[in-house]
Amino acid sequence: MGAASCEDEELEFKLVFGEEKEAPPLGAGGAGEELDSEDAPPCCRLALGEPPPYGAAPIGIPRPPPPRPGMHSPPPRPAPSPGTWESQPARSVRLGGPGGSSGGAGGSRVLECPSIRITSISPTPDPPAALEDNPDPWGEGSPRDYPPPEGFGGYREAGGQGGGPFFSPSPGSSSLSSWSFFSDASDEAALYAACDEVESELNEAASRFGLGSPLPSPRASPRPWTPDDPWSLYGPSPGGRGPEDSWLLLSAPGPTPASPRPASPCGKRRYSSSGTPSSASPALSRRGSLGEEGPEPPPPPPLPLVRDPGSPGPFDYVGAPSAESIPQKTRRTSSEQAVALPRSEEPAPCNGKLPSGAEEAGAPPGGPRKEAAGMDYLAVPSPLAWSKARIGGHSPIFRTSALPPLDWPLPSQYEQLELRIEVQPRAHHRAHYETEGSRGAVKAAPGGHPVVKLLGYSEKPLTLQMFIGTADERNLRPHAFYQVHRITGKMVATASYEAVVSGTKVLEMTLLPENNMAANIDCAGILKLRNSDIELRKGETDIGRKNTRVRLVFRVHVPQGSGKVVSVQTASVPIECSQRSAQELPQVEAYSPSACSVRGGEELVLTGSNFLPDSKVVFIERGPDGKLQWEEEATVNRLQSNEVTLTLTVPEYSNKRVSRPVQAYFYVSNGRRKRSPTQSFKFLPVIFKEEPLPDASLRGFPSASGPPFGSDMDFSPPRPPYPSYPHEDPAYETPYLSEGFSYGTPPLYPQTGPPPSYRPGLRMFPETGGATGCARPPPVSLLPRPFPSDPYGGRGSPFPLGLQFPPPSPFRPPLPSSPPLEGPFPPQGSVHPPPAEGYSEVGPSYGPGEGAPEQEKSRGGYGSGFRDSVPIQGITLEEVSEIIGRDLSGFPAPPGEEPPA
DNA sequence: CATCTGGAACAAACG
DNA sequence: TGCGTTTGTTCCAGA
Repeated sequence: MGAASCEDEELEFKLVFGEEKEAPPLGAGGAGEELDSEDAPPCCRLALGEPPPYGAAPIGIPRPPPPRPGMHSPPPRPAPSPGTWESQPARSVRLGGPGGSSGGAGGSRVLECPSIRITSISPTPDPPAALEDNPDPWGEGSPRDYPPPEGFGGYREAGGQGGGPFFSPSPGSSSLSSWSFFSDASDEAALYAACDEVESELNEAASRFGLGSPLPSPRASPRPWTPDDPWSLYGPSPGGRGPEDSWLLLSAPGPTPASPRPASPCGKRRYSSSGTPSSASPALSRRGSLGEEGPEPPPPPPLPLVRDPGSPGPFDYVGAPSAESIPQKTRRTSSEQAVALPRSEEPAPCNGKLPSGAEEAGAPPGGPRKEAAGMDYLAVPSPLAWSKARIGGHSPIFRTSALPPLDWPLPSQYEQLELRIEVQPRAHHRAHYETEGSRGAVKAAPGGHPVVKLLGYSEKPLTLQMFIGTADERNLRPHAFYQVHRITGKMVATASYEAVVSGTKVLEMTLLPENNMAANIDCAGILKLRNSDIELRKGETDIGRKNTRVRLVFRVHVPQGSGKVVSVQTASVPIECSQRSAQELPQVEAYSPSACSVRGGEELVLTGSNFLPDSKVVFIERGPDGKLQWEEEATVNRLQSNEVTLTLTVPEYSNKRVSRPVQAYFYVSNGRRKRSPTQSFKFLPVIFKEEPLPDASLRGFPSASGPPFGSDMDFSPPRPPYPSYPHEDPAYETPYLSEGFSYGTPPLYPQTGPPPSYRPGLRMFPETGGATGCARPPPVSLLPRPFPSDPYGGRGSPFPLGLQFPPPSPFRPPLPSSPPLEGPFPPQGSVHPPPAEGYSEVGPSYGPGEGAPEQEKSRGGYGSGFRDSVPIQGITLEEVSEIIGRDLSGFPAPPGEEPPA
């Protein structure tokens, strides 16, 4: 196979399917030609002609999980009404005419891939039925998640089980090995592989279907929604996700028995291999960053749409999964691509061919990718453009009939409306595997759970959606390797409903006027899907290795009358979900002061976690090009340090004659590859020296990344317009923001709310809306405790435990963990308000963080947009790449230090 | 007894 | 190719 060209591959693929499944019929014909076809996995093709999803039982097969991978949904098209957008289904494929196969539809319709082909096949007897019903699309999900109906087997490994019937060429273990074919395996191998994939997918699908209920998980709670509930929009039926479910199929393979763990498929894909960093870094992960991005769906609004107006929005939405089908992977490296294709789902492998779509597949790496298919995306924005695009985000106004896909950037604020995370989650949360029991709900740093509140609306109950999103520099989108997990139990007071949208599990909760439209998120856990399961999906381009950071993403669709809704979204600070990282990476949550004279010598107190007796604090300065220009290790006062507090003396800056404040950064290192995200720190000219104060100093310089606010968290509304956080890397700041992405917020709107950025540490209390935060965040709830693991052989940590310093009041807001986001690119943009691109917040970057060009970032304010814009724009692609690369590499590589080591 | 955790053993990837 | 390291996943055990 390898040899085979894409086309060949496809053929094979088809064959495979055909043989194994019936797919062929479907797909075959059309084999997609077009974009759609491409995108659409075989299934799609098949489906195309067919009736919409639901209905057809046939459709069934879940394609693989939805779209998530690249997930870029097609941009919504402009709705008739000005300013309003209609979202197209993510990933859905448009069927259009191409192939006869699709024919039926004639026009273009959007299908979800998922549904497509499989149906006929129904592998398992039982399952089939199930499939049909089963709405759950979760594509994403790992199969396991949802326990499939028992019968199925599942997902890939399950091997015997589920797959059995169908494809499973190789039962159980199929998986990985099969992939070998990537390398060069023989055709057979390839076939098998394909089969496996297919199988797994099918199984998944089946399983899902199998699940009678929409979701495997108990949705005990009634779904929250109000009449107006926008949600209904998504699906045909309000309640249901029905449509979605139906459409989607996610796969849920049943829990797979534990197979030996498959290696991650990727295995083959090495992440570094690409050479480019991109793949490597977790954050980026995936395809390379740039390239992909480029491809990513351009958010840009005004696309031409592909879809017919006619097509039902909701479905689209649902349909999204199909889109996923798009082989994103293909995009990866060409080499791999070829191979990859096999996936059942996609015919694509070959895709290269997509008509238009080509992007993906063959598309040159940089090219646009997948979505293309029906979309309008075609034009792939240049990298830069791309960055901007994303920044921009989409308009939050949609027609009720078509809610925005989950991967669409949305502002956190629109006019008077603002969705705010009043209490951010902890920076670490060990996600659980399907093979494990739940590890509980995500908790907040201050204790308790995250709290989300909708400001500017209190008329009636609304549904708050939550899903697990990425934390990398690219557009915020559903995370391929993590899914929200609904937690139930006596300790859980918040009713929630689990739904699947385009392959992504979404937890729905209700925002009640009586609760000030605030919700305590005590019902959301995080499920980790095996990398191998996800990576094998056809469309999946992201890699799971080291891609362990996520953000909680919240959305609300506020009815505006006239059939329109305003969709606002906000994302939490990044959350490290791996056990190891959480245990080993130092995190700086707050520090004070954030600036001092170039002469140094001042005492700097850091509060955070995972500090070790031998932790080092390194100050660095990067040039405009992102290169390290200065590096100096600070002297840590071990006697006044402990696991959660580091007291050190700020080193003297290299050039004491500077006339302007110098933006520098520092990070805590526990050794090679174990460093915190960089934090912003300014060295002030002697002239300014007077102010060395912590915050104060910053204030003077807007540009500084430091936010103006008080260190702590002031969340208070009255914030300065341009807050930024000092912490993290400036570079990252922008991107991140957790919250938000709120792009526009700041500047434009007078906001009601605090600047979006404040997020980090915040701890606001929900209701109060206020920020209680005022008080500084306690620098961390962490109390000093002995070092857990005693590095010192039992001797106990050298630090005097007791010591902590009360963090000076001026602590900087902590970033929660540091998130990594480094990206210079802001996550989302808001459309309307011009996204403030800049608004950067700080994004903490986690490890790698550093990479980002800090230069710019440093400043944060929105105001200008700065930073982002500037920086970003100013940055060359190479730089970007470089930056990204770093991330990937692991960590910040701030120059020196351990990295290499 | 089930859930939630914290730790760690194991083994695949990496480099 | 071999080897040490890193990281993902599965298990175990205690609360």
